[in-house]
Amino acid sequence: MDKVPTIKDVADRAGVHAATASRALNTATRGMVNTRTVTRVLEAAKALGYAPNSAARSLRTRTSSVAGVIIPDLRNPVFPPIVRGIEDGLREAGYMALLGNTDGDIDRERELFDAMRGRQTDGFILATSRRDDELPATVPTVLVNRRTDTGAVPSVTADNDAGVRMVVRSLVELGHSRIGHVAGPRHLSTGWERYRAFVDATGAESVTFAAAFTEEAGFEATLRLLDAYEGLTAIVAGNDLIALGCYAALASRGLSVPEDVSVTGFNDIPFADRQRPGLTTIRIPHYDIGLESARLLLARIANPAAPAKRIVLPVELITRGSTASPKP
Amino acid sequence: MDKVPTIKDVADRAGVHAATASRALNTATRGMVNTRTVTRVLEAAKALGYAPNSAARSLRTRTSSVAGVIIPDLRNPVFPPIVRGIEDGLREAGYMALLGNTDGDIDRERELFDAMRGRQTDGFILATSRRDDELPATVPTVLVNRRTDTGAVPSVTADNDAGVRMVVRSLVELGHSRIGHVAGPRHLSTGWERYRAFVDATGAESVTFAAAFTEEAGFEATLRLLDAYEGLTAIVAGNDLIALGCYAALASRGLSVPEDVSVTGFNDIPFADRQRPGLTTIRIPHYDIGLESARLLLARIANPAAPAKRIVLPVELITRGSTASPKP
DNA sequence: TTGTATGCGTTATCAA
DNA sequence: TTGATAACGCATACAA
Repeated sequence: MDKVPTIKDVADRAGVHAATASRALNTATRGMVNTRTVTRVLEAAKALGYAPNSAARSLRTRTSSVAGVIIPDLRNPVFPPIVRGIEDGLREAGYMALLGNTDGDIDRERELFDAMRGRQTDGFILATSRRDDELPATVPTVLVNRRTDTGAVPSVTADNDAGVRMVVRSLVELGHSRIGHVAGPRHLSTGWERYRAFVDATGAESVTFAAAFTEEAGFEATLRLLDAYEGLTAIVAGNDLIALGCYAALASRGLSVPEDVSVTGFNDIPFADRQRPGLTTIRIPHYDIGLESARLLLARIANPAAPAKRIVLPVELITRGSTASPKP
Repeated sequence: MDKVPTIKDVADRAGVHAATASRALNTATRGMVNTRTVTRVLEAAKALGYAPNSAARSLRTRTSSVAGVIIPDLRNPVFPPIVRGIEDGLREAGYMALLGNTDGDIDRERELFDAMRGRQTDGFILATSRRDDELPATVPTVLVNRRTDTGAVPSVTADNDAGVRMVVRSLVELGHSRIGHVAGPRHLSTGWERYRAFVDATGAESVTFAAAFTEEAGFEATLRLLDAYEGLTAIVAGNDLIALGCYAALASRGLSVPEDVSVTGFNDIPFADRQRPGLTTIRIPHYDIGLESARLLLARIANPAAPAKRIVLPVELITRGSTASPKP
């Protein structure tokens, strides 16, 4: 008998009917089965190495214990720790993650979403939504590190507003008064919220928008910023990768960090401390963001009618060598 | 009618039997259906927004178009690009990836493996196997960046042997003759193969083994190496993270890189170029390793009897500031 | 507390 | 070329 054992095999071995075995195996219904019967069934299951066929179970219960996780690109260093947190959070409830990358392509996101839905995914964790996204209300969904403007979808994010204010305050305390901002894309909540916070905190207009949260886009946007606003002594970058683009752009203009211009990032990605100079940035709790988003999703799956929580996790200023007082 | 349409709904709308609709919808069986019937069915499916219920299909066909991907820890920077390549490779065939992390824990690996199997996974891509692992022959499996000693399991790896030889040759050409090796764990094929290649290439005995492929383990093993073998002018590290541990250990002894000791890594992880000094290392084609492993798995799923290919991808020496000629 | 019967949606087999 | 029917493995409403 090489074939995979079914619940029928377990039932036969335990001398009960398949229905009883099913009840004994399932913790929720175990209560309605005689204790001795339960042990017999459990022993039989163990002896046979029984594992329930999830396809059959899904077909019957319309749940799969699988969540879809859709992100732009795993190679962006913010995502690995977040995804890791998600996976650990899902595992607490016996869930697993189906992973997909979109490269920011909205059609691909749609495709992936549909394909995962076809695979009976119980819910979604999305790191890809634009601020104006309309998400189908039919399936439990949580946004991670992103929000929609309406706030109708539950989300887990870092405190972008507080982070930017911390960074700006530290620059002001160092004596900077001409501060620029290389913002992330407007259509992403992270880019937008940090931009709003920067304008609120500084009242400054010296802002350019990078086309993406990448080093290349940061490089390009920094050059535009330098051309448009003279005499800046500090640049607040929309995230760490953009900040690295700032480094390169400043170097290309013969400016050094932090002697000529201070630079700050956002996220504290791995290796931010190894840059030259080390990057002053805002540390967000990557792993916990993932973990909380998984838990939030599980809660939504358990009770889809629950209000759409928006969890905002605290951030921390990490001061390194990329910021200093401006030259007199 | 808000409910999800089934094949029965499609069949009714097209005026055919469900079995016929199934044949028309499935490309493999489409040939046995009248062309006009096919178009009618396809139109009906489109009109209803029909998507097959994969649980029902899996139950019937015993396939799922899902592959399990099990790695030690996504936060290790080698894995994101590999996983990304895997995902893209799987997608070419309409497959998706179920992702799991083990933290190197063999029990957890077993658990994940079983849990994924229970979810009707069609095959596995494992980055976790030890050299002596016995893998169940019952389900198609491919190893990525790892091999077992017997070679009975198909695998996709970088050319560890050639990489180490390139590194050693370049050090020798720089004039080094007292070269040490901080190897990765013996029980992993990457650690073992690079160690063997080092010994073959140098004939040297100056080796210590790190407990893991991490910076901390590299730090600790480097201190042991320095204590055991005096006068080393170069250290070949088992991978980049270990090399960063070397940097730290050398610094703690007041030695500078590359003036006192040259250091090399392996993998060329993102940001290896940003270290201080930039790390001379072997670049492995992370993404392609993932891509090829996905394709290999798909081939094995299509034909499980096919011979167990072992694909070895070429590597490249990347010279940066961490290597130089020894002091006279 | 346990057994019986049924159906989830799909596809494979068999017959027409 | 199509239709009828059964079966994949499980969980539940109902009966005992």
